[in-house]
Amino acid sequence: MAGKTPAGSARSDAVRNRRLLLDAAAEAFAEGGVEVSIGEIAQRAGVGKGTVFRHFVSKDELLAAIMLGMLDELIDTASGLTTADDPGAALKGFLTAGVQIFVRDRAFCEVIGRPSLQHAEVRAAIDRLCDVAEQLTARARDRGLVRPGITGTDVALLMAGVQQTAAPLLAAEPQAWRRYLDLVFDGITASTGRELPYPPPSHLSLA
Amino acid sequence: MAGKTPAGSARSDAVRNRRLLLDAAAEAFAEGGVEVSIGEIAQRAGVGKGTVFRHFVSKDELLAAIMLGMLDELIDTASGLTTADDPGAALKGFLTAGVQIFVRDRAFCEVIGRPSLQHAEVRAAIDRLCDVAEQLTARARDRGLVRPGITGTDVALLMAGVQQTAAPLLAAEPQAWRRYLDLVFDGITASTGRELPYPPPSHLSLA
DNA sequence: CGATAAACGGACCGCTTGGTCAGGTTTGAT
DNA sequence: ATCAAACCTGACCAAGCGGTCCGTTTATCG
Repeated sequence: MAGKTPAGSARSDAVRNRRLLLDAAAEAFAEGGVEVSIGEIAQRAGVGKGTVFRHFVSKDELLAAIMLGMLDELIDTASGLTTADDPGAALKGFLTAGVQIFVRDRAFCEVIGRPSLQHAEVRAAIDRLCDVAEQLTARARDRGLVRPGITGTDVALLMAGVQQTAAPLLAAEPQAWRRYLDLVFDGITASTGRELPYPPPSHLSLA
Repeated sequence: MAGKTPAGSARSDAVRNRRLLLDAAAEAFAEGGVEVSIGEIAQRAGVGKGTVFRHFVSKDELLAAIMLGMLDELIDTASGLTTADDPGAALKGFLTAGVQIFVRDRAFCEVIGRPSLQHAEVRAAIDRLCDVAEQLTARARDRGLVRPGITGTDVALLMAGVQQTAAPLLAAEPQAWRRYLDLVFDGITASTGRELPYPPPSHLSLA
């Protein structure tokens, strides 16, 4: 998918370097956002710059590979929660897990927030995430735990919002996102009779 | 402050170009974020690249001048609202005005979201904004219109959050931010008895 | 209408970036 | 031990960046 070499059918040093590269890139992107240079990633991995391009045809492809991994992880977590006993707690657990990813990873924020940066596979993964988010949301909605009209896409989008709210505080108050997560969750679960004035986004308009 | 020439005591073509430059830069930064090149700004303004640096000692200074202008505008709007009849509507009006700025201006989002990008004067303006936000919030809080514990800084931070929530939809649904603004506002005004689990940010930790 | 100082333009500089490539090194099957 | 194929490296390239500089244009004033 994202790399050049199909799978394990490669030389041992190649698979080792690929791992080092993915780990180093994940860390670098998380700290510095999408703008970290290939040179820095190579250095962190302890390999030459050329090696990066042997494993990933371009910087975008490397970035996509890492974003995809994180999205898939979150999707797995969410899938596991779809059968939890308490749908409300499950939904909140999902939100918490998602926000934590955003908080830890600058590149993730940037990629999700700007559709123009998104690789096709990343877009597909986001769709999958919205799907499972909708499952979680629907279960909670059916029991009256979230107000009517809230969709899975809403929930997914709000993760990024919570992160951004706390972003300016990140250095001074690394846990401040918890405050805003609760506040937003209260907004989702509020029983104000009132409808939200603007309709929910259609599931596909993310692309 | 932000420019080199103090005020109107300059040649007519200079003041005209300064205006053109500020307008072009505001537009360019709004559309493209802080990374738009000086070259493009100069081109939009119809002047040479050298002229940019005659008026602004560096790109950062130009950016700061524009951010400062927008912040001051918002602060003025907020000040006007502090004496409005309905404190709840005033607070919501403030939030709306703020979010609209964020939605329209990519550079504004980027600068506010990352303290490391902030010029000293911009930081000071943000402090002023938090102050007036606190006035608005306090008035609403005193009448029980917002839940206890919500501060002006919370409100200011949430603007960026609402914008980010709607950001992926911006192209397809330019007004989607209204949905999330209402949702967040419901979170602010919810009467859940419950305390938020994480304390409010101290006013200064923004810096 | 000169004259002069201010302002302008754009070639230019040093630096960084994503990406390439020739040539040396490792691996692993034989 | 041998050797070809796979792999790695870092010098290299073109493009784009912020910022400088100086020959030229232009506003202003006596």
